Amino acid sequence: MGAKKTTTKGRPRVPVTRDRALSGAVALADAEGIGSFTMRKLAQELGIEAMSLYHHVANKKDILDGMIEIVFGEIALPSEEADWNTAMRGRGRSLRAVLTRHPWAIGIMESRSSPGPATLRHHNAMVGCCREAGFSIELTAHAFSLIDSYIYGFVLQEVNLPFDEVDDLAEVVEAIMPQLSADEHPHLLELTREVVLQPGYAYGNEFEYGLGLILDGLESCRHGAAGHLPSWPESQAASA
Amino acid sequence: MGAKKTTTKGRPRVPVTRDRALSGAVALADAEGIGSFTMRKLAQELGIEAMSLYHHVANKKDILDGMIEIVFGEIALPSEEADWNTAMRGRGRSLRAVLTRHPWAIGIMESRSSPGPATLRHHNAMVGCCREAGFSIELTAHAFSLIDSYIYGFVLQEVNLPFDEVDDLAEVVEAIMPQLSADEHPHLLELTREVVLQPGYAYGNEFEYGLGLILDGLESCRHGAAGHLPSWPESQAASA
DNA sequence: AAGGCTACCCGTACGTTGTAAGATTGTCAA
DNA sequence: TTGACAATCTTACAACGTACGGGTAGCCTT
Repeated sequence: MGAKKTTTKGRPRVPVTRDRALSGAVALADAEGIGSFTMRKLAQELGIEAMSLYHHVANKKDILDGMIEIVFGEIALPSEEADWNTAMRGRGRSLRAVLTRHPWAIGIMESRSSPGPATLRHHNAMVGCCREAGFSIELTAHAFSLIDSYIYGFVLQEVNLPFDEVDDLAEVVEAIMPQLSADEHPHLLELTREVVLQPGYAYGNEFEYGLGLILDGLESCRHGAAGHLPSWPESQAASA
Repeated sequence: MGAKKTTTKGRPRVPVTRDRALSGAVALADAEGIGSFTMRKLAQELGIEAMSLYHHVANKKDILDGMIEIVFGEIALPSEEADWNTAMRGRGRSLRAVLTRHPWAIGIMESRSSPGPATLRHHNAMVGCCREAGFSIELTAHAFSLIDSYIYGFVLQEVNLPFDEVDDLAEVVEAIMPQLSADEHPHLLELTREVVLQPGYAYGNEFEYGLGLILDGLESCRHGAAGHLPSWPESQAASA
């Protein structure tokens, strides 16, 4: 238990590299949540003191950047053999799986500075897959934005659901139900009864539906159909 | 400048309510970013000491919950007069505008506990709009998930772009370009040259394209076309 | 072998954070 | 006046990121 120094007595070797620090940070965030990833805890995990970390990384933000790079490196690139739809579906599932495995990843993207090599490689492969499937460059831009927006947003909602398992669902619903008056929220009650509480329902299963609809829509734009809208319709401001 | 106590000397009135604390928190986060919203700064803004806040709110998480409620209250409900497509497009634009106005909102949704009345009202209106337009209850669930996933994800990406103005775009691109070798990232270079650097390009304009495609796709499912996939296709696990 | 360079690593310290605990005040009812 | 009660302040603590100033071990040069 208390053996702190003894673990490193014989070998101060494996002297902690930047890479070991980054993958340690990922492991720590996976296990304990991003909230309890601190410089001190990470250092302890690596068998050194907090300040020693600063010889391998610039600061905490630097570590967060590196973690995002690791995440992007885990995403399967779109297959080059398969047809566009299959390749995109595969990459989409992979992206969702990776973001679900590292639920903290979406939350720290707001703090990233500039994309690293893994990110660039991934983006390049996405664009290439569309171009080689015959998408125009404008439609490729549309597709990239649309697909990834959907996946990020889906995982964002999925990860933040107040329950983790199908088992918890019922009790969470029961905790919210009291606030749902039949007068004020008839539609929400119907949705809860007829869909959410049906046996076998899991929010995660919605993913495939949306992904399929988006991919089909994009593909039908590739053939002839000119696209839904001009690329940048100058005067189309949104207002609340 | 230094007049701290004098501002409240005559009147300790307007004695700080929970509501005033919450809207103060929203204003502070809007102005300074969620990172510099602290209990002490908020208290100072309200003319009291940090600990006095705890007589009106349970803790910081409670404040964050309340802030999300305020955000949901700002979203325009789907119009009941317009047709489904128009109503949904209007609400979608409003949601995007609200999330853009409060860029911190998406980031703190991971810490919300349970939905408040404004959130429930909003969700009920969304479901109702679909049902009354003739959507089946299953398709309504699909639509709700799909639309909001897209919008959340789009704003998430939009807000986290490393530049704020069209002016900054060029210099940011130039900062990243050196890492882009023509050998390794040909497609990314093409996209940058042919789309991103074109005059008048702004990422925000991609929003309408995706929203339009999704709404059209959903609407075509309502008529006959049975939907893209069974609702919960039991064995369709994603793997990285 | 001797000296020194460099790559690591540690200890201490400061300012900031959320918040627990208790003392103090302002206001109104009896 | 007296008491009660709610709003506020004061003090304090543990945990955080990290600046600063050392230590020490291994390898290179001479």
